[in-house]
Amino acid sequence: MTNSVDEKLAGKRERLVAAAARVFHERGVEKTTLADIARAADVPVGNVYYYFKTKDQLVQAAIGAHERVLRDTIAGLERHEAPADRLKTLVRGWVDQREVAAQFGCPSGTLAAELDKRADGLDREMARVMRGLIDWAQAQFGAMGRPDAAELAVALIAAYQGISLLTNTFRDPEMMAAEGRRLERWIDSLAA
Amino acid sequence: MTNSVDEKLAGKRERLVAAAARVFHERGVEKTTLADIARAADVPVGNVYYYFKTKDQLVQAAIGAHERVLRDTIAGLERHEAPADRLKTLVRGWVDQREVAAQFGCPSGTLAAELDKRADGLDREMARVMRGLIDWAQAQFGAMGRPDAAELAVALIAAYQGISLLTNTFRDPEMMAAEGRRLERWIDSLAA
DNA sequence: GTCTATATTTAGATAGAC
DNA sequence: GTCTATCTAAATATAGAC
Repeated sequence: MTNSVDEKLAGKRERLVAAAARVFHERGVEKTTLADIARAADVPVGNVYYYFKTKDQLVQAAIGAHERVLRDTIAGLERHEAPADRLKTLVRGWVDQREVAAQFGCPSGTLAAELDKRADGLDREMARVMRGLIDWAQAQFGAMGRPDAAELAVALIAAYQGISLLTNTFRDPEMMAAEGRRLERWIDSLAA
Repeated sequence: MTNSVDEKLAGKRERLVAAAARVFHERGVEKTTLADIARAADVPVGNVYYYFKTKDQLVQAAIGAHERVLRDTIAGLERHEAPADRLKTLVRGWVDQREVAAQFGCPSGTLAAELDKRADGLDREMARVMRGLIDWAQAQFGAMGRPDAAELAVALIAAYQGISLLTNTFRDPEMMAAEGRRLERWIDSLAA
């Protein structure tokens, strides 16, 4: 759910993808020009078209970057044995990123919201990525013995998406921290 | 939190404001052209500039429309005596709008998210409007005797914003309905 | 593979007739 | 107050030299 990809190393294609994901998050897809991405990736403007024929293809590549970050995040969480610990560690990761959320919102959520307004079918791609996280959370709640795991998983991710939006709207990272503490208590109460 | 304003009656200025609020919600601020708004309001393109000198001014007017809708919503809720009833009626209103949320997201939330990416200061205006709803919810939780009213109010509005985003991402109004039921149970559990 | 120069398109904004 | 025609700026995309 975060956005840290190396932009200085690797080939131009990789730099362009990493820069696109970052700049789309910071400035929004619509307001981002290909010149912005080229500058951020330290690649000449015209050269972008050698790697990506359209802006849509760059958006698609950025979605792929989000998917990889999410997969790595989940892999890291599974080093914990107890599902409640996994979920609470996920929440703590969100809180750790609260300054970014206050500045730009959740990388995945803001992208999903923007893609919904576009004619291309990329919003379906983004929905699939978010579905992955919800399914994983559902599996954890299920392992905790909750028959309402599906509903709880949606509620958890919704809580994160919502507090990301408010944290961003009010530019107040402490909102995310307070909600994180509340969510951790909530997860504990479900385990009991 | 909804968007129903009469666009066929009243003067051109009012029609333009109502059309702007609606089209900004449906297509997003960035993707909406002044020609889109003019067409929706049944006003010639060039004539828009007689009423609003810039697109920013139309956005500002749309924020004002959201503020009025929110104020009316709150006034309606206060016909209930018990604060828990007020909050649950608010939740039911969100669920009633679930089809709109599935298509376009929460009118206020999507606007707040988009304005954050713009250079103008209009995101601060939108934050003030959303703050109004949070403060009102906080007053209700406070009247229920909750010392953690501030935190609960943020959690409630965040839950709504988050489930709006997911309902929109997955184009699934039932997600909003399920979360609404959960939130009503949650409010009841806090009153006890 | 890389880059410059430029074509094409579109949207915000304005001038001025009515 | 209303509307048409048009200007200007900016962004996507392409052609073609190197």
